[in-house]
Amino acid sequence: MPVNEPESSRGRPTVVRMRDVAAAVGVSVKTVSNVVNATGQVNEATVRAVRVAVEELGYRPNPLARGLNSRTTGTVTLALPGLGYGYCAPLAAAVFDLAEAQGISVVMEPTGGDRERELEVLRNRGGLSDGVLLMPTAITARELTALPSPGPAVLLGSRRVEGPFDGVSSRDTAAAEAAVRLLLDRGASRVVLLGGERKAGGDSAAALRTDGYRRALTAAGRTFSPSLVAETPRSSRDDGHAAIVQLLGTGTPFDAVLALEEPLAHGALHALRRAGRDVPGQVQVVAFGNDEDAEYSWPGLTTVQADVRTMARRALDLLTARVREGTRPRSHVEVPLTIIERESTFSYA
Amino acid sequence: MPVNEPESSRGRPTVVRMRDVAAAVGVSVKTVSNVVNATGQVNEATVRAVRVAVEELGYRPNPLARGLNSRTTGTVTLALPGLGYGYCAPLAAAVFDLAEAQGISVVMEPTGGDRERELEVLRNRGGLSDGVLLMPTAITARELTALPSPGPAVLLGSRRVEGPFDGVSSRDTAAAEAAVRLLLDRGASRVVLLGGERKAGGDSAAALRTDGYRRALTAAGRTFSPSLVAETPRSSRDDGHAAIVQLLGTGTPFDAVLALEEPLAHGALHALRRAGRDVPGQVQVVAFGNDEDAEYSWPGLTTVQADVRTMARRALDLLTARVREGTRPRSHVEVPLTIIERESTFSYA
DNA sequence: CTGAAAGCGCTTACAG
DNA sequence: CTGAAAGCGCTTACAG
Repeated sequence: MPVNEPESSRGRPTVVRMRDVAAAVGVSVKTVSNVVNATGQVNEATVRAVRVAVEELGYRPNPLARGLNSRTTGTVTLALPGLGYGYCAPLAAAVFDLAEAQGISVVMEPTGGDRERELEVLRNRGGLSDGVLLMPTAITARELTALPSPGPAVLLGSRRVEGPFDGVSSRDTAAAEAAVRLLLDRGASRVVLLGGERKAGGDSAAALRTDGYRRALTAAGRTFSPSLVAETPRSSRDDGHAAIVQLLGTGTPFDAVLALEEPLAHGALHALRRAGRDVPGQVQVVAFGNDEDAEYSWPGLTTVQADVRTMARRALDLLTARVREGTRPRSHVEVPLTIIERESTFSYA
Repeated sequence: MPVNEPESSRGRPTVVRMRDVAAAVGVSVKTVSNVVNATGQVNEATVRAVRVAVEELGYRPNPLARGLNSRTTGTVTLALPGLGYGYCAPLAAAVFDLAEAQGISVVMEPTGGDRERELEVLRNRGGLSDGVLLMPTAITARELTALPSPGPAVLLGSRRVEGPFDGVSSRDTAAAEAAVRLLLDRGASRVVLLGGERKAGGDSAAALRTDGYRRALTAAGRTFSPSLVAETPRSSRDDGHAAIVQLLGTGTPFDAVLALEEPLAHGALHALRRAGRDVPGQVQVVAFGNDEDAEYSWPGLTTVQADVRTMARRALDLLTARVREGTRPRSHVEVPLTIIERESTFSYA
C-alpha cells in the first residue's frame, strides 16, 4: 500500500496520534512529545527523524489532550458586552493583535452586558482558556468577592471595580472633566450632557463621565442644571438625534454638547444641521469615541479617545503575570484618555 | 470541618471532579455523567441527589476531558479577515447571536486575510471546535482541494469558491450591476468605480463587484472607461478621499461614484463637499456597506447591503448539518444584497 | 538523552 | 436503572 494513499478513503477521518509518530520513528511517545514541545533534551538526529515523520504522517497535536494534562491552553478569553459598545471594537482588535504576537489565541465571548454571563465567564471557562479579560458592566464588586474559585482574570474598561481581580481602567471621569473644561474655556456656558445620568452615583461609564461633567462645572463655579442632562434609552444615533430634537423643541438654550458615546454625537450633529444650527458657531460638540467616523463627519468631531492599545497591552501583561504567579498582589492600572480637537469645537485663535 | 470552608485556602485552586460528586452521593461516576449530560435513564431521586451535590460542591464539568472522549466541543470557529473588513463586524455579531441561541459557543479567529492562516484554520483547529466558518480571501480553490483531512467547514463571504466545502455567498456581482443600473437610470453617464480593479478576473470582492460594474455598462450599451476606475491601496476613508481629490485634480469628468467599500464613500463625500460639488446634484454616490453610518452621513448614503443575518443563519445551518452527517453532498447558498436608497442618489420624482 | 508507568477528567461500550 | 473497565491523546513525574 502506497504511503500517499489518501487518508479520506475510510469512513472516519484518520487521526494521527503521537504514538503513531513514535512507532514510525521507533522511539517512545515521550520523545516525540519532547520534540514537538521543545521540552527536555533530544538528540539532534532524533529530532530530525521525528520532524520528518510528523510531516509525512500529517501529525497535529491534540490541544484537548494537551490541555487536560498541562492545564494550560495558550488561549485567553476576551469577554466584552459586544462589538457595538463604546470602544469595544477597537479594543478587541488591539487585544487580538497583541496576543497573536505573543502566540496566544484569543477567544472572544460577547456577554451582552448580562450579569449572569459576566459571572459565568469569570467562574470558569472550564479550563478552555488560561485566563479571562472581562469588561464588567452589570457585575458588582460584592458579587466578584463572593465568587467561588475564579480563575485568573483582568477586568478592563471604564469602570474601576474593587474586589479580588487585577484591572485596567480608562480615566473617564477625569477625561469628561477635561472635555467640559475645554468647552467652557472656548466660551460655552450651557453644556448639554447627552447620554448622561441625572442622579449621581453608580459606576457605569455614563455615571463616571457624568461625575466628571459635574466636577468641571463645580470647579468653574457654575451650577449643575438637570434640564441640560439628556438621558437616552440607548446610545444609538437615533437616540442622540431624538434627544437634541426634543431639546430644540422645548426651547432649552444651550451652546455646547458633550456626547457620552460617539453615535449620540453623530445623531446630534444631524439634528443640529437640520435645525440650521451652526457647529461650532452656535453649538460646540465633543464626544467620547474612537471611531474613524469622527474625522470624516461634517464638521470633524472633537473626541475624547481611549488609548485602547495601551489598555490591551497592560491587561494582557497583567493576565500573563497572574497566570504565571497565582498569588501575586492585586494591581490596577489607569490609562488616561486623550482629547483630539477637530472642527466641532472652537480653536484658540 | 465546616462545609462552607472557603476553597481558596489551599495553594492551588481546588478542582472538583466528577468522581468527587460520585463519592459524595454514593453512586458511580457514570451515573453522575448521566445526570449532568441528561444521557441514559436515571432514577429521579438519584438525579436530585446528584444535582444537590453538584451545587454544593460547585462541580463544573471539564470541557477538555469531555471533548477528548466525545470528539465534540459545542464550539464553532469563526475565521474572518478582521472586524474592519467589509461586512465582517455585523456578520460576526449575527453569528454570535444565532449560535448562542442554539447553545453553540463561537470562537472568533482573525486571519488577517493571510493565506497560511486561512489554511491553518481549515486544516484543523485540532478538535478545539467542531467546525469552522471561514471567510476566504487569499485562499484558492486549488489549495482547498489539496487540503489534507480538513474538518467540517463552511466558506462564507463575497467569493464563491469551488472545492470540497459548503458555502454561503453574497451575490456581489449582481448587486454591483444593479447599483450601476440604478445610477444610469437616474441620469448618470460617467460612473467612477471607487476601489475597483482595472484588470478583469480574480474573485476578490472588489473583482466580483467590478464585474458587475462592467456588465451594467455593457448592458446599457456604454463603454468601459479605465480612467473612471479608481484603484485604491486599501479601503479606508483616506483612500477614498485621496482618490476623489486626484480625480478632481486631473479634471476627469464624472457624475456618479460607486464605492466598493463604505469607508471609501465617506472619504469621497468629504472630498466632494470640500470641492463644492453637490451630492446628488452634481455627483450621485452609492456604496457597498452595512454601517449605520450611511444613514447619518451628510447626505444620507445610498448603500448596497448584504443580509448578514441570513448569511449567518444559512452558514450555521450548513455547518451543523455537515457536523452531523460528514458525507452529505456539498451545497452552496447564494444570498442577495439589497439596495437602500437614501439622499446621495436622485429619487424618481 | 530516552523510556515505561501513571494519570489528567471525562465518555464509550459493555455488563448486569 | 446502575456500575466497573477501558481508553480518549497527551504530559508529568520518575527512572535509567
